[in-house]
Amino acid sequence: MNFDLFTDPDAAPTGLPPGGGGDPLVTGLNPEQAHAVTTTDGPLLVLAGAGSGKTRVITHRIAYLVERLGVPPWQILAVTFSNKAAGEMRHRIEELHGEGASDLWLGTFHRIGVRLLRSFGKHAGLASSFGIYDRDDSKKMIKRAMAALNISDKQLRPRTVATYMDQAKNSLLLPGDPALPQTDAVEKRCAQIYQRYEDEMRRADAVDFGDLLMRPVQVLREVPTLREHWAARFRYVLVDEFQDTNLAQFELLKLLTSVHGNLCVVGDDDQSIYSWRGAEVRNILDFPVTFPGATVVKLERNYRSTDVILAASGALVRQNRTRHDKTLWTEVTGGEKIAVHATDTDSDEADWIARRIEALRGEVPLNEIAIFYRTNAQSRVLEEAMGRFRLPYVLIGGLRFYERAEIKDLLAYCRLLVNRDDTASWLRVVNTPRRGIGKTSVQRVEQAAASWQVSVPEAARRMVQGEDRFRGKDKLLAFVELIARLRTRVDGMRADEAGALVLKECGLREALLEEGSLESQTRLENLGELLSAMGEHAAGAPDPTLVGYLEQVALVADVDKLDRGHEVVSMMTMHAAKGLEYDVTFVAGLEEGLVPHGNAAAEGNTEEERRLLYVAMTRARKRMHLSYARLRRRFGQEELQTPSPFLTALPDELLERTGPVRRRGWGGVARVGSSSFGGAHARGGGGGRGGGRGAGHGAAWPSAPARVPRDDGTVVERHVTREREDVPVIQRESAGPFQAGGFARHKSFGKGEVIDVAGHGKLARVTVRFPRVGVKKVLARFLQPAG
DNA sequence: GTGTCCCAATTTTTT
DNA sequence: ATTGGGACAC
Repeated sequence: MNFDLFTDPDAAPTGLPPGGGGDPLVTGLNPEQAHAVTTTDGPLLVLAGAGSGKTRVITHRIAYLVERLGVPPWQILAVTFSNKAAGEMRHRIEELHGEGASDLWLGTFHRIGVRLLRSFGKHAGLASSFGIYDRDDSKKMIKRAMAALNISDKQLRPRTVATYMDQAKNSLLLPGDPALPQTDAVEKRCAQIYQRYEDEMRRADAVDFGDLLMRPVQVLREVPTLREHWAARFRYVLVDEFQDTNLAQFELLKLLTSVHGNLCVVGDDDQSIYSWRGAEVRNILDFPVTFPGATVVKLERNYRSTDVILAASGALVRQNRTRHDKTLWTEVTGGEKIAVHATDTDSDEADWIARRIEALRGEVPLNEIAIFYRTNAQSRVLEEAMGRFRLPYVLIGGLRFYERAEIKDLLAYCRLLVNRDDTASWLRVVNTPRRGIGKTSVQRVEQAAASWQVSVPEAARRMVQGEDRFRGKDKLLAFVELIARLRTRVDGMRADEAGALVLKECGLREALLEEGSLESQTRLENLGELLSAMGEHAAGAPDPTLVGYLEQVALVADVDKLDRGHEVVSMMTMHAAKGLEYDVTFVAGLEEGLVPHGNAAAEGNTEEERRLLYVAMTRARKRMHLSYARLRRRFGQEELQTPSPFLTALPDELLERTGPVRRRGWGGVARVGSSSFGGAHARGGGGGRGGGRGAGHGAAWPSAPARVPRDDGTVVERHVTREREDVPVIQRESAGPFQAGGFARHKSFGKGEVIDVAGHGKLARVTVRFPRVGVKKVLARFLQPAG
């Protein structure tokens, strides 16, 4: 592999005339990029292919506005897709501009929405302390609304309602709007629940993600003075990833540019992958129609990838019917072929990936390697393989830190302190930890809230103040007073101090300490981590209080935390990969039903799935690996898979196909330790094919792997790869230090008998019977082998 | 009011 | 395969 062949994507492109007469902000850009940077006034559409330097264009444009045209930064609004992208952009602007860009409004649509609502939310019926509800909170409120309307969550799934409301809000439809879809019984009921939900949210002084876009639009439409004020303020508006904006976002942009009309949007219709979130590709396709006289600039030169990667991904996306025709080109030639590897099982696939990464070690820094997949559930096997090979990795998405129960508990206390009407948080913590306020008491409070038409916390306050006597009043009173007391003490405190105080006073820590189990110990550690995260935030944020921190938590996605500074492999979904680039990438699970995903295909979204794979493929600079397995575990069941039909679009001469090979003379259908393949092979597609590799086009399965026992008891696997070396298969459970029937020692539980072992290595879960505490499942890393 | 057991959903993607 | 929520018993 010769990596020196390729140009640094951030270096100035070579062989092009300088675009702007010696201006350092423009020289080094190609003519199209320079045109996009210097065309500052009026509507501008930049159609920027993958890797064509669009971030460069946006950052240079902002610097150009500030330095050459003397535009004060506070008159510029730049919208990005993720907070991470915003952070990177701010950093790059600072590099260009030399000084802080703190006055610049730069952030995601949702963050801009929060900022606007903090300023004029009262026009939408919100106090400035309003809370932001995530999916979980929102779902809880939906359930409550459904319960109030006597709709069982069995006849209508809350998730369906959530999707309905999401779409409504993305399309700027308020409850009661005649344009709301109400064609069938389900939709009618959803519309009804929507109304009720909004009432409840208003009482709780809370907004959901959809509200962060819809409410500002609503206010700006209804209050002309505000609209004029804000539109006059923003003289220049820039938007990245415009192909993934929805109606509400576009409307917000139109309102904010209604005075100056200087709207610059950058995007690529081939990378539109969020239609399920309401994204309208039409926004970008019709831009010249919506804004007659708009300047259109096309960036088709790719600075990121090799010719091979570009040709393969281009061949794929060209199969889509609805797209602007464009062809990316590069001066880079001689790129390596794309590795396409087939395996028998998903864990074999994961092993292959880990082994490849192991082989690349030293040659490529680990933080220049990424693994992409379609669904978060796929990360599990990959993680296990990375663990077996002791490869450090960072997982983006999946099980999030902030979704752990104890974290949500403490945050719920904090949110309740900031927003005294926060119904969802109140319900979460009222009996956490147990303080004797059970179902009946809570129901009584909820009923009171409904009849008084106030938030649940407010109802509780009134009830304990009133003269009425009822069972459990003392306990409820104690809780109400606890919250009131904490609220006054926390006022004005730094987020971490406040968090520590709450943890100490609310009883969570006591309860966990008392429990004394391994699990409670881990939970306490997690809470400690939360406090230090709060401290970090308080140290660097403009608003170091709880309000600022809670806003951060609500709006920051997992990908935002990706830190490329450390030498670790990145693992994420293809969606999360948008906007990132790596020297070497792996795309795993290229199987029908996964890529394209079965649900998406059923909804007729095959083209978007193709774009998604296109996005994943165009992340690679130098070398790409595609892989698929014949057998994959889903819901704990092994299922037969067929290679992704998308693979057939890739020209064979750009690929190098490998797969496990049958070893001659190894008992017919060679396999070790797996009996699951019996009839699978024939049905898999490559049935009659003999040994050798799965050559040919598209969906061909290679034969079973050759796994050969060696004298030392390990097993080697023989692959037809270029290395041609025997690689040890990693130890199975039985070879680990813990075996059923053996003994293990735990720090606090003492010595116990091992009953069962599941998983491998440090991730293994060992079931142990301890003499005093009984049977526990414990992670292997907490155990020592014991005689 | 609390604890335990069983079953259902989960795994399409996320600000 | 795992998890959370609801039904039921105490």
